[in-house]
Amino acid sequence: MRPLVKAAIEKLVSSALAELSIGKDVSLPPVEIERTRDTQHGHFACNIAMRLTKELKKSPRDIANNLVAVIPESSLIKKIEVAGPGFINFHLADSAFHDELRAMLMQLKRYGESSLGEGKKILLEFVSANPTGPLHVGHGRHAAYGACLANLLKATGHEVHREYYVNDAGRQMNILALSVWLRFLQGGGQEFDFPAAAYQGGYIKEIANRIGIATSVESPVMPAGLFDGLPEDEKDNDLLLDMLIDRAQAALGADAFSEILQLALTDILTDIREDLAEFGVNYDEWFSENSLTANGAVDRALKLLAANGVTYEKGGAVWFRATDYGDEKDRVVVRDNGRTTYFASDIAYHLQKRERGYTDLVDVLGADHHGYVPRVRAGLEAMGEPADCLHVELVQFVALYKGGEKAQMSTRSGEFVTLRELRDEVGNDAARLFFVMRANEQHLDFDLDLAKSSSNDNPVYYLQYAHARVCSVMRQLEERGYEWDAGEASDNLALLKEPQEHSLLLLLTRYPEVVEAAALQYAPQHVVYYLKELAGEFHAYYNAHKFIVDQSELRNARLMLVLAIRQVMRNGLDMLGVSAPEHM
RNA sequence: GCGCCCGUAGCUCAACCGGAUAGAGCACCGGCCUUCUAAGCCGGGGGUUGCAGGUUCGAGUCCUGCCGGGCGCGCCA
Repeated sequence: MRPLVKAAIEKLVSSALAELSIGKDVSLPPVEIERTRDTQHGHFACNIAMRLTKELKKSPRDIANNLVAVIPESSLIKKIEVAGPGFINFHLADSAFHDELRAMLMQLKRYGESSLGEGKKILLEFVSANPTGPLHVGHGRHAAYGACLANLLKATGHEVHREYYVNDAGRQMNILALSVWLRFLQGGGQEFDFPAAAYQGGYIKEIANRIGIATSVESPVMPAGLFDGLPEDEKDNDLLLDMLIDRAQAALGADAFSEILQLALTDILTDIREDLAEFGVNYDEWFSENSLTANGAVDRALKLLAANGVTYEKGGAVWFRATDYGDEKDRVVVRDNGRTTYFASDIAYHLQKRERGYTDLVDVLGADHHGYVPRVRAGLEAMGEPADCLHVELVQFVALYKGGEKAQMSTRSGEFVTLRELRDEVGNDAARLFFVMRANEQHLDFDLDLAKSSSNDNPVYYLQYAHARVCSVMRQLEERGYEWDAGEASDNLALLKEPQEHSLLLLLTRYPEVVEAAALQYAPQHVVYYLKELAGEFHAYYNAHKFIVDQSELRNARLMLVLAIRQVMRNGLDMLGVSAPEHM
């Protein structure tokens, strides 16, 4: 149940070990108390005896029996047994469960919270999608995962700062501005083939339509020779874009080009913020990459690296000796043209996160960024930060299936399915749940047809239904002229004697442990599986027994159990960002 | 070629820092609504955890090597 009970049992075992003077001559493995899978093995089990067989040169069952003989009495515990290969099994007293049940209805929303993470200041960065187009389905998974992780960490006492790193610098911004400008020219009647390498999405045209209103660029005048002498090979797309960007800047002037860039950036970023907010995903800070250059953070980081002697010059560029810190190769931080790289900004960004006082930097990144992790860690280490302050969680791709076929998702091709489209089709609740149902490092197949089709197969309803059903029971109660009596319930919890009631009590008390495990492992899916189990047991209980019975003591006791189930369902769904409706 | 992730029932997936007899859902078959919402419940069959070794009281879980799938290896961001 609450870690407190676990800790109490741990103490009992430790004192038994001390009583037998075990641990004076041999090194003691940590005392671990675990939930049992099957209640015939009690409620909690300890494996310490088996782990001591070698050192003590005795059979595990003998060791266990010796320990059990000296374990102090406790009101929490009904029975202690030695079983199987040498487990010590603890059967808890009913009163321990009843106390916990009362705690659930006392603490309400706060049931499940703990102070596990006290003193930890976590900077959680997630999504950070380039502001070059609307969020797509893959970003939705990052958003749902990050938001849920933040909830879990906060619930376990961590201080959490949610941050979105806005990549508003670099070449991609110029490509964005170029794409918008070219669409502006086309909208003005100019005819040419839109470059395949530029951003294709329909949103580009929409932004282009606003150029005349929102910027000083009034008319779509196409400079002579705009498309002359461009490379034709697809391999040279980068070069082609760079040439077009140069010509656009020359024709418009740097200021006007920048105006278009800002217009596009602002429009897209606004769209992203709204999209996420509607999805229930909120941030404490939107951090601009540009600001790092502007306030000198990049220069400071580079100077620090140089001062630590981990940079050198080669081929006109400045390199960071990442290989000294376990990376595969050294990395360029300043190009031969004098401009700093994205990587330079990023290590400056991470250093600056540490300077802001965060003990742990958690980055949620796409799985395709895994090669990037060692060099950021290397950068932090080279600047004097501990390598283990950085935690990277990789999120695997979402594969969309439409009509049994894999749909393409690419920002440039414009064929992606947006997060907004997905939300419109399946709803926020289903999307939030689906995205965190699977471990983040697992590939996720998202079948749109299934999600769009009748919602029967959708697990979100199974969970919500359990919650709504309890609400319905309470409405019935009122209709029949009864009132729930908390005092009478509390005095009669011993009447909860059905196997399903015991099983539900046991399951309910696991909730805080599930939250802790999910937070520690950055694994929200534990909460989903737990809630499925709870909903399942509740539905079975509902079908097997009446709650609104004539006998008031039993009625109130059962309603207390059912209200606790509703509370835990609500808390769990809230943690996941899924609504808990009262009617369905 | 090197690196990271993943292989569990016909399908999609669980299994809580290594624990006792590997579990659900879907699909298939058969039951339960005059009684708190049938978006629900009850019952049934289904497995050499990709393969081969190793570590130990104990391995789906850890290590090594294969086989298969995904991704990454820019002076892009």
